[in-house]
Amino acid sequence: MGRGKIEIKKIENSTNRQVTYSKRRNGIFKKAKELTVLCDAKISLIMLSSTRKYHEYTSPNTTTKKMIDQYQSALGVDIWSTHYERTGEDMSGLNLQELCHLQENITESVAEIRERKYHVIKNQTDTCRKKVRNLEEQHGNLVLDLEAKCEDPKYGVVENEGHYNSAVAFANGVHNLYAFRLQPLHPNLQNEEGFGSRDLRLS
Amino acid sequence: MGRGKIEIKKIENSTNRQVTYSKRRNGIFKKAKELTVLCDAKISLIMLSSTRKYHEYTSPNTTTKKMIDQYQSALGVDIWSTHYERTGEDMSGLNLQELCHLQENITESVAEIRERKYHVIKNQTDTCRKKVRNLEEQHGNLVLDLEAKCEDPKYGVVENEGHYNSAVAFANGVHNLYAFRLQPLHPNLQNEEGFGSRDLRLS
DNA sequence: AACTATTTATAAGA
DNA sequence: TTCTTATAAATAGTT
Repeated sequence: MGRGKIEIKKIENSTNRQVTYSKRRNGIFKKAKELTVLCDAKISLIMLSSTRKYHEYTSPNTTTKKMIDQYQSALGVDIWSTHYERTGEDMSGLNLQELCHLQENITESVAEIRERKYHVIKNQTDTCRKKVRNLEEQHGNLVLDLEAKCEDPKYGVVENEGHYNSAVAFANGVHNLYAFRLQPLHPNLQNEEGFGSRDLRLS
Repeated sequence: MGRGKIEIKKIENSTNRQVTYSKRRNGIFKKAKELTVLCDAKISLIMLSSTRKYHEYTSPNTTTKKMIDQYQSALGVDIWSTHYERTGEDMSGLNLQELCHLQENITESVAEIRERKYHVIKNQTDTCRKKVRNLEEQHGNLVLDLEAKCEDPKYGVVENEGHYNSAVAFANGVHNLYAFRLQPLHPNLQNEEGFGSRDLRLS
């Protein structure tokens, strides 16, 4: 399907190969998505190009893991073994050598899982640290803003009244400052009049 | 690509759906095989039909397990987690979910600030209430004193005036109270003397 | 990245 | 089902 018919064999020209890979990969992904919708199918598709780029598609409402688990239990196949061996209900038939191999495999698997787990945890920890640092910075800025508002002379902070006034300024300032993004729980605070109603609400 | 164009939505007729699934499944497998050869790619493809039939294709010289392991280590992705989260070092690479979490964190911080703010205001309000109560008591005593004076023959004042006076005092007090709330710009408040100003300051 | 002449896939009919 | 065939879709080679 193109200007000319091509033979199905490896494209030797590297550029052409990459271009064709990109086009056909998109084609397959599109077809996989269509089949998912048209026929209510589940698809797991992982692709690795000759340039070591990975691309993946998994149907909605499932994961590659789920599909593999279901596939295995449905077919009695263990895709994790080098060759697809039927895993027996009858462990009793395993000889010593097979048991040793099985134990080896399981031990290796556990080690791999542990390593992957630590890798993921380390990355997540680093990310969290950065988030916290960022948040602290933002929080600091918020506090500075608030203090600036509190100290603003137009709020008339004076000696004994200082506490009350600054509290009001604090309230109004913060409210106004962040209303646009926080959708506050007290939307009409600034419009209400009178000491009584505010007093009630705050109690 | 057929006698007519079809909409990409679930085929309700079960027979048609199965026929289409079969045809298109073969089409995708064919394309996967072609891509494997043409572009020297590796593909792992697992399909599950709505009738619970499994079909699989894996490129030669690899297995689904190998591909998944390589995919995970290459992308730092753990497909065994419920969602595939990229665990990044770089905040600029934050995905939607991470951004949502970040937003949540920030929102929480601001909520904490707001809560602290209301706490402060509540304390101030309580203090003010006590002052008001105290003032009202003093005021009441003054009124009583005044009325006592008024009733004293040597001042020669008539009954009802006592009510009038206290009503005026009350009105002024309350009025000032509200005025303060609405126009907090009284730079020299603390220097003012007299009942009204005291009332203001304490409120 | 587009374009388009062709090939290929496939929807509907037999 | 499977085969056929008109038509839609994919894409190879070109710009």
